[in-house]
Amino acid sequence: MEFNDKQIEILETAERLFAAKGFDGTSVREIAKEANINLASISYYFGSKEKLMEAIFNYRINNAWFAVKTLVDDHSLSPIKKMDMLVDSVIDRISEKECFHRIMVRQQIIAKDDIVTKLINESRARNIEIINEIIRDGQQQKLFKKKIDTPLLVITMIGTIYQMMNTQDFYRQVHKLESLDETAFQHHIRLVLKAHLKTIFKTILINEA
Amino acid sequence: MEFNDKQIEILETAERLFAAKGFDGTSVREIAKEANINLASISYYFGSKEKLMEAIFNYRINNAWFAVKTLVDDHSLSPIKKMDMLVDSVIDRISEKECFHRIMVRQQIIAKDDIVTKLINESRARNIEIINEIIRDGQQQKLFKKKIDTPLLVITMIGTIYQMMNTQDFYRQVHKLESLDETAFQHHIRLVLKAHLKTIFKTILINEA
DNA sequence: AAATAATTCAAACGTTTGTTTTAATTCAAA
DNA sequence: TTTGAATTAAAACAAACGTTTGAATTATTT
Repeated sequence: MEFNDKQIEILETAERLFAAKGFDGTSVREIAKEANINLASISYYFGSKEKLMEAIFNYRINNAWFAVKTLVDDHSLSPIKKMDMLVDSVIDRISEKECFHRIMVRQQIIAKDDIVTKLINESRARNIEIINEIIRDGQQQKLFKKKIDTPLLVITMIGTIYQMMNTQDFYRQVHKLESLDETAFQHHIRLVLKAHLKTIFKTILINEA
Repeated sequence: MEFNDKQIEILETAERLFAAKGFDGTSVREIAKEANINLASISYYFGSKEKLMEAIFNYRINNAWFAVKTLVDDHSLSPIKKMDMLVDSVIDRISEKECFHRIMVRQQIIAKDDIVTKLINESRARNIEIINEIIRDGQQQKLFKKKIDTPLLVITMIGTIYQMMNTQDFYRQVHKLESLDETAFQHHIRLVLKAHLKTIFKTILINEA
């Protein structure tokens, strides 16, 4: 799946608009205007609005867990350290590609049997497998508990990150952090999330119930 | 805010369709057809599609945390028990009104300054206040830790529940639970979620880091 | 330089959109 | 039973939608 500069411009503009206004709430005319390209170019390059959405997923979903995979193969790291680094990595990755993840959440709520859902599920299955490798390792070293529901663990991790993403304005307001500039606040919630999820992970993986 | 039978029929049909296909993905003609009412009735009763959405939120958001409030005032319960019951209550409530919560998640991702977002934030503020009461009580009784980020705790609770709601098909598949019928599976994930979140809550509230 | 392919563009296509209009009908109070 | 308001129904509205067309332009190949 190779995209030229113009296609990438369209993809990233569409991604931004889909994230902000939803797929059905964004018109192809709006995308064309915002990307400074002609209306027909979208059909020309991608075939349709639907296929443009699929292209966004192909563009983003592939090298998503590349860094995590290399993590697993590093035998100098303890499973506990690996899980900590996993948390850091996932939070940073989602923060970087916030627009895309907003689209993914919306898509997951609606779609059931389309191509995009299939892509998401394939990616999810791969991620679970990678994390399971770390956990199995930790169990063999008697560091982790025997019974661990990996998908549930991932659900709490991703769910917490997404929920923070969607309600960060409220979180900021409650904690009276309006004085912080946007960058500082984003940095702050990343740190908070990382510490929070690492604590939760240790409970689930190590401590007794 | 009083609605007659016909209005409620429209509201609940619209809720179901908005949850399944999104606000922009659902046409007023579709709602009218599905609810067996005339197209013009929607404008007649609610003014516009936008106001229909607002009506759904007014219809659902009010008595949402009614049960939880009575929980707080019951002085025969320990704060720990109260938090356990809170988890049960929230999971049951969201499960019951799944369609509405799907709409809410989608709305949160997009909306920034509209009436619906204001309604959601007001509700959230009230909920945080109620939970804070329980937690303060637990802290005074030296049962809970001193520093607790209540909004963050709620974010993990709600985020985990929502993420399970959105990815339950995948969860079912990974755990090979396709043989269970829908009701049994729904019951199962509720139990799993309840135990899971109670464990997490105890870590955050009681245990040392 | 000529020919061929790839891309850009404005205009138009037929649908569908949310909403309004206007007339018919139902219903309750006088 | 008459009167007036509330409700229902079908038709019409302009605007916006995704997509296609065919000519103009640019780029690549021969």
